[in-house]
Amino acid sequence: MQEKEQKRPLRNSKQRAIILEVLKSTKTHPTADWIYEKVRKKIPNISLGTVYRNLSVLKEMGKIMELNCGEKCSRYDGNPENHYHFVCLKCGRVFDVEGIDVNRKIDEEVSEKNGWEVFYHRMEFYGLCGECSKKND
Amino acid sequence: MQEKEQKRPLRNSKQRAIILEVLKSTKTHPTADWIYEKVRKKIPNISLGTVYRNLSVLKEMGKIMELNCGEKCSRYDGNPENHYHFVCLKCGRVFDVEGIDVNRKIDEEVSEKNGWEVFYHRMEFYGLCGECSKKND
DNA sequence: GCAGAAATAATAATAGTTACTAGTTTATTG
DNA sequence: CAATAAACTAGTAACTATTATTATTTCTGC
Repeated sequence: MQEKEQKRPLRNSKQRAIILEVLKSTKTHPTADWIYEKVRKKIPNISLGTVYRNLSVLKEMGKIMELNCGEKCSRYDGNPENHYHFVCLKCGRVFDVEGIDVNRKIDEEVSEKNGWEVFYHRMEFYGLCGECSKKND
Repeated sequence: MQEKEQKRPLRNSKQRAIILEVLKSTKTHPTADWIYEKVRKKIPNISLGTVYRNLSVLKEMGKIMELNCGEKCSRYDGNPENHYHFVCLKCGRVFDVEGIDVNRKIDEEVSEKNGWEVFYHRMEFYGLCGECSKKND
């Protein structure tokens, strides 16, 4: 239903594979620029535009996720399975939430009570991470 | 805890009052630009910068909420009480979710299981609104 | 009324992202 | 293998939302 049609036949792009590999290799949720810098170590003359374009393609392919947690720039997550995130209001880092399953029943509940067709939801928690919590403000 | 100190003594700004009034008067969740256009009908020579600055002040005052639902631009909500939102993937409109209470217990659960200090969370549902659902894609 | 600070309009600057362009690589098909 | 078409690319320009700056105006308490 929400699955997009495959508009273009995709080739096996070496750059795209490396971008995916870099993103999969980190547990952080990096920005496009961070990914660009990392990938540049493997493909020195890659351009930032290529990184953005391939991140967008990978997202369309359903291999990665794009996050918007209240910052001006997007962050990317190499794990396309729906899960929740935590944003530290002090250091700005984004973490995966562990130990809480995605509540799929709530989508139906929201659908029924509001007359919409709900496909999925996102949840982001905000606060202080362990490290930042220790440092007394 | 998360409450910011009042940095500057605020004056009763006419523009700010009208911006708040405009935002409170709609159930939509408008962008800064939409608000600017509306306010311009009452204060023709107001500048967009003033709108942005006052939205930011109103947010600091806790009178409004800023939303980031996966778009490149922010949307604003005249209701500062935490509540959930629904984004229509077709028309892009943002709605308040009715009939679902904010789950405050989950913040504690996330805190305990991950060792963070969680203050609040946000939840956004995605799908098709009633109108867009009727129109067969 | 006056001093000092807040608020303002207009404008410039910034940052993240996207679009464009001309050239390169790759898969495919005859 | 040669020809062709289309995906892909680096480099760069353009765009857009937002923020900062600046010179000026408006409040507000004394």
